[in-house]
Amino acid sequence: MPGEAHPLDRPTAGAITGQFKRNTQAPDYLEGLNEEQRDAVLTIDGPLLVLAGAGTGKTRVLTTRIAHIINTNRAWPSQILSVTFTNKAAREMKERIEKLVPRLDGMPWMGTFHSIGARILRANAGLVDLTSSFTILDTDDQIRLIKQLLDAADIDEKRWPAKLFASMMDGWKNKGLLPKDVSPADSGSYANGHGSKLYAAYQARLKALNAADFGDLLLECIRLFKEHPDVLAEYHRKFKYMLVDEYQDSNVAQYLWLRLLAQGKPASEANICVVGDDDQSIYGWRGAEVDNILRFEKDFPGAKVIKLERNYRSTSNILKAASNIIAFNENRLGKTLQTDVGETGELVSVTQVWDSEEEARTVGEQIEQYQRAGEPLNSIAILVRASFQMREFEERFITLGLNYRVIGGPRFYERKEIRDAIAYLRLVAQPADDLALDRIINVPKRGIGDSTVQILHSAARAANVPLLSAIRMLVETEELKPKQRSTLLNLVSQFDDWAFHAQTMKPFELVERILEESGYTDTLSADKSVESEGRKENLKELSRAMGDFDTLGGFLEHISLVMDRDNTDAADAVTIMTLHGSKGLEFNTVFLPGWEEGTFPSQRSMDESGRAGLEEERRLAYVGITRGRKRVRISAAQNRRIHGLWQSAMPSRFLDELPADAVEVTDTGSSYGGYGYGGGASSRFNKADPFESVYETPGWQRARAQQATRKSGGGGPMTIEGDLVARSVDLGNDRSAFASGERVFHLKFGNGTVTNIEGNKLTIDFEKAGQKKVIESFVKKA
DNA sequence: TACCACTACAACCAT
DNA sequence: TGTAGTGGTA
Repeated sequence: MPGEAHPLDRPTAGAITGQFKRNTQAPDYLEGLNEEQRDAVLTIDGPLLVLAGAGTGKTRVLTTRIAHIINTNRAWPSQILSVTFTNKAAREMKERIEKLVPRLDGMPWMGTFHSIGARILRANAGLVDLTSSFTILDTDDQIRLIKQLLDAADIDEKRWPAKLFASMMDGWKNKGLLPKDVSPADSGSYANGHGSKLYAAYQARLKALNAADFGDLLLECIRLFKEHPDVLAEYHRKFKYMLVDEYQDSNVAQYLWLRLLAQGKPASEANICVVGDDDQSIYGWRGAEVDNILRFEKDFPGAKVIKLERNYRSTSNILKAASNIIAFNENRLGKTLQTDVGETGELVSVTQVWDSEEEARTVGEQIEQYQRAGEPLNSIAILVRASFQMREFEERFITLGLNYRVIGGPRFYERKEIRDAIAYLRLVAQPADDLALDRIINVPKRGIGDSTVQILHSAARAANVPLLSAIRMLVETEELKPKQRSTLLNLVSQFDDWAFHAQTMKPFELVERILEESGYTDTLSADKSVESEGRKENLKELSRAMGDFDTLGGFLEHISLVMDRDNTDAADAVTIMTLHGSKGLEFNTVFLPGWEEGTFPSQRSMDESGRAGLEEERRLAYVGITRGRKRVRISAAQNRRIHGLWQSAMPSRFLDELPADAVEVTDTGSSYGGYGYGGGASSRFNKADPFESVYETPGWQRARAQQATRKSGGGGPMTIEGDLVARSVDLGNDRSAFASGERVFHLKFGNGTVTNIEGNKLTIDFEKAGQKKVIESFVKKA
């Protein structure tokens, strides 16, 4: 990662060579740990809470602790469960442990809550109505599925956006709520009270698709544990030690999941170690509960609490600035960072500029200065609050010819061509994956339009079978026009072919074959647009990435869980990223632009979450400042273009919260006056309630919500079940609901008489359309 | 069925 | 300002 250095790499933190000498009294890996760190490593038994401030070496503590457990023979690696917040963090920890433990006998269970949840679910899939090859749906699939449900339930998607429901449901799942647990009030806030019904219908569809979404990876695990105590007990026996990183960002579902796993022993003896920093909790909007960390001592009575407060990263001026700001928050456990770098360093600079263009220009000039002074661009980062702020910097850097890299943005796997390719693979692995088929049935274009897809869908629903099976049935009949019929027939046999080859081919060979045979590559080649070349490149990159996998299933699991964009660009470049994305990283020089009211703190955050939202924004400021090792440069623009409109802005209240003696204020000369920060007469916010002044401004979000409520009045009862839960039609055996000679009615062909019955296919003499073969579920008794 | 023009709308983004 | 989604037309 850019500019990042592991605490392990830093000489001041003590050198660890990675060699473990046997027979030494105090093992090598304990050397160079400070007193608290060492305490945290050696306190192995019983519950432990480690409050680790920014830059205090918490990852080192975690890895050393795991190494220590293994080296002292307290547990096999496989008996250790270590939960991280991102897959990247898991990977880094693995690498470090491999260095610390020379002859590692297996690996601990390391991964995110979700990846571990998936692993447990696959092992016990049968108990939660899935098979072990279930698909993991991403947000895009979810929206697609919800849209289908809304359509079936006759809910106007314009009034009740699918996205809104997706995020509500996400919220419920984050809270550990099953459809039956959703309160009427919560349920009522969507589609006139049909929220929980839709949720239930959605879950039913997931089972039918043999799929789980991200929330389910935890929620279904919890259900599994609750409904099958014997299974839970197995895991109790298995996991002797549990470690959790970034505990401040865990949500309720994750908390419940952990608690169940920790229940093998009385709470006061649980071998669970959680590490976190309440001041760095910045994912409240995603359901994280700071409460989890605040109440750990209650949950696990007698828990030992260790605070890591010695910071090995930043100069004292930077720490002073960060500490001063975070002290304005009320809801915190309270830690004070002490620098161990031993340098006062440069003052934190605050620059006010006329507008965002000038801001980009100024930052660009400063970076060029640092560059001339020999500073590598890799050690410089620009941390913005929202991604729309990035573009101006990019444009400026292009003009200057300054190398930069943007972290975030559309991730690799989210690109259209990658998702298309994956949809093909998913369908090969899992023929019941209707969402995948939906995606690629007409990609590349093969003349299967909406109307045809509609027919296929209703056939599938009526027969209660997956889409692909419905197609198999329909191509046998005359329900479809000859052109579509032959196209689909061809498609189905292609899939049979691919499924056959999937058993022997390497995944990367398979994907290349599919792209070739489906015509995807040809279509891209025919496309003369600028992007198509890049798309081809991406697909090549995909097959390259697949080279690491031996089985299709293994690859699909990886792709659905691992969404890091590994920008392993070796090139020297400035990093541009969001504050959220910067957590856990560090840079010599950090630029923090856009410190204006409304942008940072963000208006939306305050509108939605009030004072708690403001405190979270403040923690974000704290995270941003503490990323800097040597230099932090904050700026505020007086004018900013938001969605194409120029708006004037007030300097952020956070500027008033910086300590005067650690900060220098500079002015580019093009702005009007100063903003008089630092307890001066014009200090606007920290006199009265720091919150009130801005809170009353209604955000667009609230206005829209009100509008929606007003519009939604009335509206009769909805019939959700009727359409969602398909009628079960007897397909397997030859007992048909119809008899030869019976009069029937078909929506498209009209009235007719049954002349022959073959399984679920009927041959009918239609009065107007003549003799046709159709599927039973398409006709009614006349 | 496919393409183009027009409109609406806009966080943080891991799993 | 930029993109994504919708509706009308060839």
